[in-house]
Amino acid sequence: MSSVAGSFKLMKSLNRTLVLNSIRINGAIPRSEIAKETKLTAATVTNIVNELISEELVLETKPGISSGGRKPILLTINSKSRYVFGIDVGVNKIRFAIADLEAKIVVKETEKIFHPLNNEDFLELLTSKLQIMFKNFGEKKSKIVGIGIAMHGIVDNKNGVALLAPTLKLKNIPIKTVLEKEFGIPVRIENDAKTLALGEEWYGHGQSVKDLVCLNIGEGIGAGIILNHKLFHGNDNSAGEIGHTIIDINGPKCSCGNYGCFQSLASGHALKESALREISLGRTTLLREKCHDKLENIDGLLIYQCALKGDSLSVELLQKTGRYIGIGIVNIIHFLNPPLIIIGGGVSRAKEFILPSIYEVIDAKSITPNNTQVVVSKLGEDGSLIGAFTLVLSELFNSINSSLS
Amino acid sequence: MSSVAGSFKLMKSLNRTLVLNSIRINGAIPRSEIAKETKLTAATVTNIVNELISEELVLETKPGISSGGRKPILLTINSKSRYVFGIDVGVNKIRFAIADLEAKIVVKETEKIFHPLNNEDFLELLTSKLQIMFKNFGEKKSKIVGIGIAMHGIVDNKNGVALLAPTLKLKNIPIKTVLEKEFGIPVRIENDAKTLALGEEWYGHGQSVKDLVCLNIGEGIGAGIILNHKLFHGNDNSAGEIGHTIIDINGPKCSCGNYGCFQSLASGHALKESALREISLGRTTLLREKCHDKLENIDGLLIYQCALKGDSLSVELLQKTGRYIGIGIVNIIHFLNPPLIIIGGGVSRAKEFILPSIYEVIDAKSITPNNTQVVVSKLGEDGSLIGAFTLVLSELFNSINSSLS
DNA sequence: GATACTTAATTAAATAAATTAATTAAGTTC
DNA sequence: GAACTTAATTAATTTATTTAATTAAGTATC
Repeated sequence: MSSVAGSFKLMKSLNRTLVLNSIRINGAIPRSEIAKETKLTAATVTNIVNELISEELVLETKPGISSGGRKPILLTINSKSRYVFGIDVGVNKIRFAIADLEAKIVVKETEKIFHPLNNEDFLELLTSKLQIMFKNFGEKKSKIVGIGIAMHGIVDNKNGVALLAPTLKLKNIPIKTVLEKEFGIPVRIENDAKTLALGEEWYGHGQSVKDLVCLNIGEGIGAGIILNHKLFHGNDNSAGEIGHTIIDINGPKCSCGNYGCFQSLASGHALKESALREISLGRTTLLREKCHDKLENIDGLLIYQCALKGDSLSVELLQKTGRYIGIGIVNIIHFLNPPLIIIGGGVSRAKEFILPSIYEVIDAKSITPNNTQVVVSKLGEDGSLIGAFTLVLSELFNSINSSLS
Repeated sequence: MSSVAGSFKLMKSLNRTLVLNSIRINGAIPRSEIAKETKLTAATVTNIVNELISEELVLETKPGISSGGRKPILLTINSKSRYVFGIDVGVNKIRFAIADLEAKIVVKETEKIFHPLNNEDFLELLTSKLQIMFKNFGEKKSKIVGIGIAMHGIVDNKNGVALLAPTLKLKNIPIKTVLEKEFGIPVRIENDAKTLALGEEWYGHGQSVKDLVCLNIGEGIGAGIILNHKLFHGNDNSAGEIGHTIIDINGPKCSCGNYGCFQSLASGHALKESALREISLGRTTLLREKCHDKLENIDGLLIYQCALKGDSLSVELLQKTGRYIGIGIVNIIHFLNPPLIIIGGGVSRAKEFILPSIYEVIDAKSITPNNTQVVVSKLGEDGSLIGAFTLVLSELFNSINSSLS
């Protein structure tokens, strides 16, 4: 059975979580309101709030407005009482940042990755940069309670191992073990699409739903699936490998060897391939000029920029991509029927071109009277980074099972 | 937030559930073992077991074997202390059954459906048959604690309304309201693919996993998705409409209007269509003889029977269907990566022909080192019916939030 | 502007149900 | 048959909630 044993500890932990998140989500709220919202008694709320205040997680701020009786005392999260580290490992660079309890970035730096590198190089790169940033954070460094890492590829989040990172050409990097030994605070690692989804759930468009699918469409296509407020990992940590679901049995060959994968038709990579094909057929386009006749320089960003300038091929290509993305989304709707699907990653920059095509396909092809909302990522560029903070913050705020203080 | 408030009631309820299910799953177990398994203290187990015994849910049976001390007293579920009603609404018939707490059928009857019928006819059919069976159950009828109903189409399980039942050509049937008023016990309704999945989770192949996808492949294809031991409904109760996910953009037209839907290629209906096409092209086959030249009589069952007799076209058709099912399963693996996928419904009868093709496609096309198990339904014919019992039994055994006694 | 009412928050007493520790029950082993 | 084991129960303690009463700090009204 899945059920957990009831105990005083669990009871306390559940209620503490309720109170803490009531304060976090409402911004500034008096004890009486918390009691109403959580359905806890006023006495319980008082007790728990006292604890949270003594832990410095919560602050009494100004008094509120009386509604005919004693003034309420507004409570807020003490957002500078603790900090979290977030790391976003990309293809060519790694972004390091420190954020407060509201996931607001207070320090942010970037390191380039020089290929090729092995596991030791990679871990050394992380460790040394972290050491410097820890040091520079001065006496506040003791307030850093955890390190969250967003990483492409397949990640074993339980053991904190990057199982397969294709673009870095690395395997089985024991990140958690190494960094926890070095820094003595909890380290959490997660696949980047999953991290993005988590970021959107906590600080982006997903705050009012309990289930969502977040697409990360860049060179490839990955998805983060959140079910009942929790990331879904699947049996082998490879849930969300939606880029390799087949939508056209007789379609083009994908890098994985199969034919007609979603990402062989709808990704940034597919976009570039389509552009090159059209150009090789002699089609006139602004792209040719803008890439200075170096066709390998063409990428999604350039196509978007040319589309903005009215280049008809670029516009067409983006629209076609939008239609393919629409097919993939229709499949998600028919399979999981989530209340919300979020489109993130590089292509979401070109939303004015792709979104109409996406909506068109969804309207035409979804068979059920579906109310799934489809939107573009709210967090944008910083999505994975904010998600990385959230890996730690979500444990801090949902104290159950947490090893954080 | 999703979290629930902690309370004494919750604590008690959680532990009661743990103990009850420990007994249910283990068959015969002493208190000491329950304590070990659930990590509850012996004292708590004693208290809860006493309660369960006084409610007649649990029985002390024979003493167990001593391992060097006092003999343990074995506890079992008192399976005849309560009964549940299960109803499986098919296209042409409705199956009614009563089962004990082990989901063992003790009474089973079938009623034919005469088309066309309206909502009132349908409800009257259910009500009158239930009344008779209640009466015939004698004094034991007061032990029936709930009615579970498996129904094709889209079902609003919360409100107990069959929103859309295409084969009956009915809409918005308020089954729960009507039957609860008539019989005064809880009524639960669920889509048949979801019900099948629930049955497999509790009494079939899904007992050791917490997530699974169960395909119901008949004339169409539906899926029941179980995540963290719970049925997943999606936003509009249409999660699992996997038959209409697109796997071949340029494929044949589906009944829904789209092209290349999974079920336009892999269902019983698709199988028949393929057979007719081949026959119209003049292909010799045993099918022609066996249907007595009435081609409309050809169906999945006949094709299977001919395949058994060595008819090469029938074998080929089943293998092709298996390959298409394989594609759909690969998509499920790449999207959700569940530990288990169960194949149920009519075509699973022909497992010796389709299963090898399915495995072949999965091996060839799944990109991740996946450990998803793919098996054929354990419950077979009675799957949906057993699932219908489970709608009620699962609430009884997981007392949290239950309105059952 | 004194009295009555409201609302917020805390404190004190009562209660639920788990945990811990001690006891009883019923063996086995040498 | 004395010493040890294991199972199950009972009694005492503890945790944390709930209920009820109290204190705090207002507003409204005549």
